[in-house]
Amino acid sequence: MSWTDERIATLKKMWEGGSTASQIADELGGVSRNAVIGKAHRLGLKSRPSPVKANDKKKAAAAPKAAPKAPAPKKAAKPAAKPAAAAAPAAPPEPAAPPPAPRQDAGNPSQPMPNKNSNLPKIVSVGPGGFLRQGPGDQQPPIPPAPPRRLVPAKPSPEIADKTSLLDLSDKVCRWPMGHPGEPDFHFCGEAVNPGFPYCVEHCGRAYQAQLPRGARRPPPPLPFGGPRVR
DNA sequence: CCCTGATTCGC
DNA sequence: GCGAATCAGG
Repeated sequence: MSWTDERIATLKKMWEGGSTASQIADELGGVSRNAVIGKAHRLGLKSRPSPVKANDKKKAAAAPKAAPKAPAPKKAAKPAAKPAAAAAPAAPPEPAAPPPAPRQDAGNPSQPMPNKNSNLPKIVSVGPGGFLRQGPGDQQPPIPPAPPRRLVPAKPSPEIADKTSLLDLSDKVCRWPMGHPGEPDFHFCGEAVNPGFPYCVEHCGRAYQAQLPRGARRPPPPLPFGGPRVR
């Protein structure tokens, strides 16, 4: 089996949809789980919650033991690892509790800059994203200007999200089956139908291959969708 | 044991 | 580029 465009597309879609490599593998057929993973990585897809990589938590508990990761090299070790990344400072450990501002200059009006105004009671609350909210004058040194985090509606399940099930079918959604019946993720396309057809425009292109009638009379209705695509 | 994804490395 | 072999955590 080779990686055709549509197989790659399926791989991408399922991988990003949260399917496991095994599911993707036997959905595609002819490839192993490893092949799927390998291909996914080569495509640049990466790192959905993997059970193995889920470690590396906060081990700041005074672990000066330099773990040199020196397993007995069975074959050949690649010394050209990533020393730069290993020594990367990563995220600076955010102070869990900002130290209470010392009352050094309480009552000193000669501070035009509100930077260190400690007269006001410190207002610290937790925003919806988990970041700390601070009062106007609480600019602690390295607090990021804006957390690069975006609040997202949080799908209930990555797998069944946005999937059109049998119950969701109507005259207005594309009934093109995605996957195979009986499989856990079997669903339907669900796109808006091409008016007058049970499928969306794209799948009309697959359902109705251009077949000229005998005699090569020109087919009266020029199909509103593009010619047959092999996706 | 099973599962998972990550990585390596010969092809 | 591909994927079996291997690694490693759940």
